[in-house]
Amino acid sequence: MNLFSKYSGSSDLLAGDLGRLSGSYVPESFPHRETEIDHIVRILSSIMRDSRPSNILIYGKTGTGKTSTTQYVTKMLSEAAGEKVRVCFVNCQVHDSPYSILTTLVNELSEGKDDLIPPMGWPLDRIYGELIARINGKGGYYVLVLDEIDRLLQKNGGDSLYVLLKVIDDSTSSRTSLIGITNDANILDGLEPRIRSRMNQESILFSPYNASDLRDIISFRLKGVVKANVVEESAINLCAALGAQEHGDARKALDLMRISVEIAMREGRKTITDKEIYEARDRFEMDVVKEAIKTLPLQSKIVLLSAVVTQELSSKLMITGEIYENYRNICNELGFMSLTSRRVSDILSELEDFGLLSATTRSMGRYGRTRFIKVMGQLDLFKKHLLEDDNLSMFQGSRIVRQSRFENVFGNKEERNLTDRELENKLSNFADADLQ
DNA sequence: ACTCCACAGGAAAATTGGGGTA
DNA sequence: TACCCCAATTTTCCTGTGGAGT
Repeated sequence: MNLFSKYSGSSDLLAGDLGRLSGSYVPESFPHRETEIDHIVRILSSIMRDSRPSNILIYGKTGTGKTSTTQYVTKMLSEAAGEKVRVCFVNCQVHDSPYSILTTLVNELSEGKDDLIPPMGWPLDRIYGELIARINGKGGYYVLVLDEIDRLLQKNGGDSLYVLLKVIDDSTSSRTSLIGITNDANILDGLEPRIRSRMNQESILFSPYNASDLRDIISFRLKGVVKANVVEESAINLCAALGAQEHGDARKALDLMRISVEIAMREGRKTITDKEIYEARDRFEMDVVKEAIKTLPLQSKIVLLSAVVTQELSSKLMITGEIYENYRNICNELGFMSLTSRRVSDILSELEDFGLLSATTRSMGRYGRTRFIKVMGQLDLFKKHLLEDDNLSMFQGSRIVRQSRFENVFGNKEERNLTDRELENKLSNFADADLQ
């Protein structure tokens, strides 16, 4: 028997392309999204009648199908209207400055390689002018889709969006429409009313899928991917239930199913049961952590490393100052420049956003007000991932200290005599109380 | 009531670094 | 080559703050 046969494409399980289960796949049909699709189509169809469609704002949590639905609809629009329409799709998570968005748009509209704008260097108004010129230069309608538009707004208070709305004004006979996609329902709150009203001409809410919606979606996507009776009914239900727990996240549910299938294939199993789904979930979570750590910028890695080794010394909650001290020690040992505490403070917040740390600010009266921090996950695993970075692999950790500040913190006689265990419990209670 | 710790986190200045033009 | 423009990143400087100690 050939060694590779069990890894080859012709598996006992597969009947089609696993890619159908991936998040970026745009299927040919969207169960439980018919009304939303119809709504978008109705708005955009005014192009067919030669008038400009309203701007659209699409709300919905992650994995509710906002992006792929929009891609699907705009693709259909392009096919139906042909040369008349040009759709530009920009992900604001990647391009979050006015500069970056404008260049991306201009380059989307470019014909050849020679009229591309370099990724840096041009003054903003020149790019802006170029964009207007290109839009006006060619006829037809333009639909600008801004995915993850909230990124844009939180970054610099709507400047970028304002610039884009100006593009719409300045394009002659107003043939440009905007579609904004966001998962934050309140993004428009802080904006100027005139921007708000123009962005909000039409808004569409993508409500979270419930478990039975998800079941339909998973079944639908599985069709043609796996052979009949390979996936147990209960496994689909479990997958749907897990996805529903995460605010109705179809992407996650599909990811779980895809990983389950991969696991089953690799292990040579014939069916996919609840067991495979649970395994997939465990692997998924591990991969997420690993990936998150691996892609961290160097300085963030050092800060995280500092947190990890500080916590290794004792499981007490850490405070910002301790982590910063040890961070400086690590920088010293490895010969890196160390950042200011102000910056490290922000990095700690970023790490918290990633879910790698948990932090709660609390005041200890006379002994200051600071964040109580702990590492969310297995220390040794974190450390292993961190040390895989060539820049950190030499780390020894000889100078790491755990200042016994908490002895000062609990300066009164009773608490000074607490054992480590008791102190830890006390601090944990503090933290838990604040973690909802 | 007042002090004062040990920071949080906002605002603005300064630095860095790509890319341009004279 | 020198110098300017621009955006992003960091530093500097700053004000704010909850509550134990006094």
